[in-house]
Amino acid sequence: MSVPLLNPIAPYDFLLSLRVAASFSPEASQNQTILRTAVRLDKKPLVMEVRQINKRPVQLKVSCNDNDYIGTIKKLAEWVLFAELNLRGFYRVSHRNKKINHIVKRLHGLKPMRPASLFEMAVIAVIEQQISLIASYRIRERMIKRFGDSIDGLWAFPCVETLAEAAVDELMACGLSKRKAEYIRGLALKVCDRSVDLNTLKTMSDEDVRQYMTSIRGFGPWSADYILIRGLGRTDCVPANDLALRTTVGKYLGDGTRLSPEKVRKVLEPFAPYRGMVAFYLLAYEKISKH
DNA sequence: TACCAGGTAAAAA
DNA sequence: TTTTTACATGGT
Repeated sequence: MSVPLLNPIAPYDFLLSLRVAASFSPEASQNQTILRTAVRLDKKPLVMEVRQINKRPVQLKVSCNDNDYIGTIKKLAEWVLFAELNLRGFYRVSHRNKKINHIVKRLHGLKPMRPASLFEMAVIAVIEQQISLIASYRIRERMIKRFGDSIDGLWAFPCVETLAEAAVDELMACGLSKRKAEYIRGLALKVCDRSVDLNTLKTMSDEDVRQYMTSIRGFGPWSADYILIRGLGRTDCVPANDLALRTTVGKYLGDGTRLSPEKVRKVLEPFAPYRGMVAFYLLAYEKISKH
């Protein structure tokens, strides 16, 4: 019997991390104190819950509506919350820079949350290409409600098989362009026939992940780095051509205007190997300080 | 109404 | 080989 207790590596602020994750979504359900989400194991939709039972050191308790899965759910929660990340290396690097030192201190203990599966992450990347985040969330929501599974008031992201079998027209009905509908269906088909295995990304180098992902139709350089930082938590990766990032990095580390991708790379250079973490903290600060 | 928003592949030059 | 274009939705 597995003990459903989770001890993330300190420093860690669970509530702040939840709040930042929520701030990136339009629902903006603030003041959330527990993580409650639908996930999929063995294709079966389950409810995963994580709550804090101790502060200093932070200790979390994981629960699931089906106790048979509690061991796997705990591992999944560790992945989603990025429990194994040690922020101290990043803080040593960011401490040296006056421009962002105060921002990083304000967000002390913040870790990025990752989607539960890399397939979901890859689909999110496609949906978010080019259009505004708000529009992309509406599309994702329609897709989940059309192809996903409802459980206990929550929605589990669709099965790979379901999206592989979906007609391009049905996907377009969610608001996707024809191209994007083809990208998503194409990826799902490749995952189904095993010509693509997204789980192998976890053991690849950053550069190998870029090569692998950009060989798949619909995934360019932006998507590859977006998946690296947001889906895999590779702390040094940055989609330097990302529009929001170019604006935000320009605001806090540049001259206030939107920077070119080359300039973004140059400005972030001193923060290696935590360039992606700097980008994440700046975007998080930008979102949070609006409220 | 037109344009922009966390890009990409394919057509045209 | 390099440059231009089409694309879907939602906010301003």
